[in-house]
Amino acid sequence: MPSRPTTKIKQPAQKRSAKDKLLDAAVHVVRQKGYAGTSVDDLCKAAGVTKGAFFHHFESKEDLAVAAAQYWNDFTSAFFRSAPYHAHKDPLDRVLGYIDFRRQIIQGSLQDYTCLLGTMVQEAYETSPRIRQACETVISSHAAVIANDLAAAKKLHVPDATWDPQELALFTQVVMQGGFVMAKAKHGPELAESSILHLRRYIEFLFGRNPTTQ
Amino acid sequence: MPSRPTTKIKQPAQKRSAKDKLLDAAVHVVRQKGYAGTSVDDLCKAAGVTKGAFFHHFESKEDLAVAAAQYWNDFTSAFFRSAPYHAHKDPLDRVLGYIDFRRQIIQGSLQDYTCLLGTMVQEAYETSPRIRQACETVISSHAAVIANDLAAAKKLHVPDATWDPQELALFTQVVMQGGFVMAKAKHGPELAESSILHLRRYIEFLFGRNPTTQ
DNA sequence: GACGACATACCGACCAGTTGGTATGTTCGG
DNA sequence: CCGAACATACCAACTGGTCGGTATGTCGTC
Repeated sequence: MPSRPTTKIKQPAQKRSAKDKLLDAAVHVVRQKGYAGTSVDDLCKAAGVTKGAFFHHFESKEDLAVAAAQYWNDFTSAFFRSAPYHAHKDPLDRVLGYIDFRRQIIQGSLQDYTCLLGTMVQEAYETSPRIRQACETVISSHAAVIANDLAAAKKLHVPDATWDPQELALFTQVVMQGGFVMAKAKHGPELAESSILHLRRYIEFLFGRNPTTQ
Repeated sequence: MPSRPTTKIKQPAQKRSAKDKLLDAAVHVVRQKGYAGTSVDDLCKAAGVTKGAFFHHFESKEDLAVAAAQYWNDFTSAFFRSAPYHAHKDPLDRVLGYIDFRRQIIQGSLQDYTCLLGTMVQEAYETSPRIRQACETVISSHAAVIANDLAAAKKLHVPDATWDPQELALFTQVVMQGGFVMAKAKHGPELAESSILHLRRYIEFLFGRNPTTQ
């Protein structure tokens, strides 16, 4: 939970601004009802602000979506950065730790653990280039972090393997996003969890580990 | 492309009904603009029919979505049933053939190769139980076909393995759906294709094959 | 008293769905 | 074989409500 990146310092002990409340509302409501299915009025109501406040801070609904993608990036970046798996010295353990962590945080209701970016880009990829671009950028930058550890792990353990660390990092995101879609279809997280376990086993295979077939 | 299941025979050389034209339009337009982002007027315009025709055949927009899921099932079932990979005698070859086939048919524009069900369920899982249910049913029945071959292949090649064929079949769909989401984010099919290759390699691993790391 | 941060009230466009109608069968008694 | 009764398939115009967005007012702070 990053405090808002205020350019101007100040606001001592001030309550959350309408802007932050709207971004929070977007993160939750859009994941529940979809982007097009969420009206500006819905967001204002969820945030407890008026429409005037909305258009004071955002030029348009699309503008909010782009800002929400950035907001999502700030939040999740800080969240993953603070996760315990970073303590591992072996980069492969960090990668596997990340995957285990992703599996563990699948809890609560669907609108809480699914990905805002996957939801938005699925709807807006063709109708809003700005939203598509924002989602791609955030997803790719998240994947790049994993790609770093994967590249280091590859260099350390299987330097001669032919697979590409960046591509494999993106594949992990494919499995996550697909897990979310299927979790929505099944209305439960079980399939997403088992899919992440399959992903884990695959990566262990790629590193020559013989996975414990629990 | 199943001809419409007319209860009454007749209609010799009759042109496509408004109903079929609307279902076709739904399959294409919804994949492009999303479910909530597609208006009834959009569909009527794309189908070249009037709104009266729409509500003559469908009780509501939601009703059309449910029918479109079934229509999608009829179409894709026939499509995959006619695919060449069924000729293989070894069920594992059929599974790998299916995966290769899925990779090959990723062509053209995104709205042509992505999955209608994944698009709809992502938006409607919370707001429309009927649509969610329809999508789940169709996806699961498709996965069940793959699960059959996977179960046979497991029995034949690795009877003592601990993984579950049905779960693995669903995992293949997770990768497909995730590939589509990421393809939309990247605005191109490359990542979906490479992800399907990763999936292929994983399954080869599970069957003890040493995949050619092409 | 100026300005940023909101609130209130409102607009035209568009939305899903309805209505009342027509054109074209289909059925079946006589 | 005919024609009244009914059914199906569709159309054009319309309705009430919701949409994204705007114009203007108010209030607290520097």
